[in-house]
Amino acid sequence: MTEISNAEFEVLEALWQNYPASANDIIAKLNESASTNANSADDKKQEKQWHDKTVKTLLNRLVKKQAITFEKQQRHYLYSPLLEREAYTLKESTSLIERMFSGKLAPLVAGFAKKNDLNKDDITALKSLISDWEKNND
Amino acid sequence: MTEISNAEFEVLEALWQNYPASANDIIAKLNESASTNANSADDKKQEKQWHDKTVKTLLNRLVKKQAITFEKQQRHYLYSPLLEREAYTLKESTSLIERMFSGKLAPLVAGFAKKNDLNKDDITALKSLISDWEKNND
DNA sequence: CAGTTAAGATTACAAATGTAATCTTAACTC
DNA sequence: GAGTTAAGATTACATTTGTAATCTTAACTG
Repeated sequence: MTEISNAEFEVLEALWQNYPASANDIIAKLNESASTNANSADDKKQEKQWHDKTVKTLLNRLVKKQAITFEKQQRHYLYSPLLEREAYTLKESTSLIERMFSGKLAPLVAGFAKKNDLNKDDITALKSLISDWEKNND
Repeated sequence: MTEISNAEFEVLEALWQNYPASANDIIAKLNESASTNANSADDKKQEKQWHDKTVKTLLNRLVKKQAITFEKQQRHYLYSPLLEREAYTLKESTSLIERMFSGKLAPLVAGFAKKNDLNKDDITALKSLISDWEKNND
């Protein structure tokens, strides 16, 4: 139930993408994105390097917070999430919308519309969501 | 530029709602919501009581972080935000969407659609935003 | 089996955060 | 003008967080 910190979330994210996973799997996944867009001139998003000790600490904290679990496999552990990604992101989204937009979704979207220029794809996706909703709620 | 913490945000929120404001104004505003829905049987959201020392500390930190400023008025200060609410909420929204939805808005909305049952008002508001967008981008 | 590894456990430590209490001092009260 | 207030400044202190280094010990190696 405790809060999950930003750094913990990134580790959890790596785990969600592929589990069960050993600590090394997770560390590798966290550090791999760098290779994807490696030595390209525009290394604008200088990928951070995760130190294995750091990741281990975060895994430990996530276990304590009951966000993940593990099963012993000879010398090492295989970790798995206990928390569902969807549930977690919904909770966080709801919390942000609650705190800054009185619980209403539209103002958030409006802010995006106003500055962050939504693109055609976003609009298409939103329309599709709306028509689905109307199909089920009318 | 530094990050604004949750508690700091609540203080800033009170200030956005009415400024310039003295520390006491702000403290009063923070504590007033309780009175609104006071002695009603369903005090589900037990409003927290803000201690004046706490608020003063947070005001100080906000000044240091350059999120607010003040002008001396005889014995006390009159605070005002330096940060615009809209800019701040957009930044936070963008950051959350970036971190948990690969920067795409639709998945956030989809999460809401799926569990948090959007209501008719939300849908109406979204449709209106979409048609505005289409008016300007086509 | 003794020595070396390497996984996870434990400990470390500065910065940020929530939450105040104490200190200073200018301003109001008599 | 001397004493008391009260506003803001400074200090406090436990937790959480980011970021590791060190410790233990079970497992591999020769």
